[in-house]
Amino acid sequence: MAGAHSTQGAPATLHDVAREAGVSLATASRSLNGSTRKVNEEYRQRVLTAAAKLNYSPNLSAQAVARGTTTTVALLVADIADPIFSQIAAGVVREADRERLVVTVAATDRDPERELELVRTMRGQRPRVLILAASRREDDPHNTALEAELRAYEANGGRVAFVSATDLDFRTVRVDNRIGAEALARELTGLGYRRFAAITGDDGIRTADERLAGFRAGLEAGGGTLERVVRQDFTRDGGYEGMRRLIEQGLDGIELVFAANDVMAVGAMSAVRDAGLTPGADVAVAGFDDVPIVRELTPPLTTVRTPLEEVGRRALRLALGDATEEDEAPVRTEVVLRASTPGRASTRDAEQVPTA
Amino acid sequence: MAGAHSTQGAPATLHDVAREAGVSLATASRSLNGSTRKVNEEYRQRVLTAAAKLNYSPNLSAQAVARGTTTTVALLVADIADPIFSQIAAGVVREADRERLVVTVAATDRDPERELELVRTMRGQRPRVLILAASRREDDPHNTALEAELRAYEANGGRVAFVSATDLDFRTVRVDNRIGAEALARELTGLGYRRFAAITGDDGIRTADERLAGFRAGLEAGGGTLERVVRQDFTRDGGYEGMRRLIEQGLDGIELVFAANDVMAVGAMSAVRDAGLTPGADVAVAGFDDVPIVRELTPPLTTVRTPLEEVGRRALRLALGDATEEDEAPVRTEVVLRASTPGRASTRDAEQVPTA
DNA sequence: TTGAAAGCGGTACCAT
DNA sequence: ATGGTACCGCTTTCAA
Repeated sequence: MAGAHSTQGAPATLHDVAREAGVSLATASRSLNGSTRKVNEEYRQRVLTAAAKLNYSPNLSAQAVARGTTTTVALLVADIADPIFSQIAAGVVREADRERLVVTVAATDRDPERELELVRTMRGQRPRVLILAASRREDDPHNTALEAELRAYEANGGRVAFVSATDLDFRTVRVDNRIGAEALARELTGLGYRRFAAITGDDGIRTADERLAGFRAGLEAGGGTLERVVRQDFTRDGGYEGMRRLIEQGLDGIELVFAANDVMAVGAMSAVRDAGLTPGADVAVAGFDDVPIVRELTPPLTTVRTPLEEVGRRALRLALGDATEEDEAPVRTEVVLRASTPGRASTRDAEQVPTA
Repeated sequence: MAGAHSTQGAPATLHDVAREAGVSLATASRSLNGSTRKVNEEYRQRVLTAAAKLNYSPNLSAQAVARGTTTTVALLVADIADPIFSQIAAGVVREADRERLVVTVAATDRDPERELELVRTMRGQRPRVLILAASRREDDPHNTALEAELRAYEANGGRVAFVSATDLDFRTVRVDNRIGAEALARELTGLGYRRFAAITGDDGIRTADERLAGFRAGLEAGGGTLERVVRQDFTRDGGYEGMRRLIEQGLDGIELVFAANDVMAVGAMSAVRDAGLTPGADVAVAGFDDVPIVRELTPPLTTVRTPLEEVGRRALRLALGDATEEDEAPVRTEVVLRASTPGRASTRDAEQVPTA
């Protein structure tokens, strides 16, 4: 029977509670929120009872001003509806919840200028932590301004964490992009593929670059060649357009197209079908990230699993400073071979390749 | 050359700005944030200059305490990573951004108890708006407590908006679930389908119930029969399990399975394939919502388009109270016929059906 | 118009 | 341990 009694007009304040309990403001505060308990148990009970009766809930804003610190985590993503970012966000929210922190989200729509603007706006919240998960370009003209902004924020006691690598020197959740892509390429050459193309993000997007570099290295080791590289937006439509162009120019011997992330890969597969070809049969496709949906495609997509929720959780831990050693290490990725890259039995060296 | 000068240790306060500009606190406040401008232009400029120089950014928490009102929108979803909710969230965030409001998110994980808990927690933020987008059950035991909580919140000046219908009487963004499902059923019978099954959410989930009821009505009108109904979680795995059971029991003449949302439909299609059958050919499948990914499936999924981002935007407008007449009307849905429900030419009354 | 000062809801120091 | 009180950063009334 906890009465929702504060139906008056304004929520009960600590003052109300103190009065109701017949104790001082200070005691009420200590009973309710004070860290080290040094309150007479009887008083304490009276305060708790009064608080319950009045349906008291401490005003976070007021606590924030008084304490000089908030319980807010500010999260910046490129696009909330994008499965990659929504998974990361889910991880951040889950971890924040454990730490009793509140998460605020904003979307940059992949516009660096907007990102900078948003970071500036977010300062008003005085968030304890600022997580930047919108994939960024290394050579963006706004970078210096962004860095200045973030440094100032840190100087004021804020903690910054990036989700994918940048050239900016802040705490960063690193993903084994290079290693994962290299492993993928090795597996693919092991399956008998030799001639490749890649659809990737703009030059300068670190994630894309790392994945491409890793893929290249793996091909080299495995005897494959990367015959063409198309750069597009890091989106479904970018992937579609990239594949469309590849096909338009003539696939012409290319056996497999690697898209630098799954969202692009989805678009790429769609373009293959729209061209009247069959993904997997006419041209193999591989992606990166293993977002849940790609298992459901036909054929299911070969990709490199990235534990995106874990990435989100880590970003928060890292920013908070209570990262374990494990948290500091790059996030491991894992190749997942599926039917979009069937084995090419016909190729000469299609021998068994250990999946290790 | 806007100097990020506040590299001291704490962000510049309005006090600092006032001193720097050689004016009073009040004047500084009025110049920077005051609504009606009644400040001498010269002073005003001095304040603005000082603010820029000190890289001043008003402390939102402090403003909230002083004003007695925040600029926060609290959003509750079932699961941020779920494409349905992430799209709604994207809409809320976008609209909030327009209104210069900050969005905080939390996930209920579909647990009504947790939802109640979260609502209570959120009170601490004193959000101006609380949007509940986690699909709820009508008969949940926590409902009365939730309602009490929300009423109290409203009594304190808060605005509540629900995203899908409940029996709770609050502002609600209504979706044409019934009409959409009915239209879908009509189209499907028009295509020659006669024998149906449905996979839906638990009885009591309004969205699921409305869609099922609409579908039933449409079948009746079109001469189809709903031979079986399976109830499962409103998730991908729920859809999978539902279809698995249907197949296990023997499809046995059922031509088309309607899943009450696309996420379930995705799971259902997967189960069809895992059973060695071909969706669309052996059994047709239809969903609801038209999340972006279902176009990409093989076969592409027939569904009922729901403008989810718009739903999110509306929820905020509705809560804010600046909803237009259009905003008050139910959100229109639209049948999208795709290859997962091919026309059945063989059926006797497979005549032309106007798509109107 | 401007500035002094009284709050807003809390926290935390300092005597008692 | 408890209560009085200064103070957090900002808004807003009230006089001047």
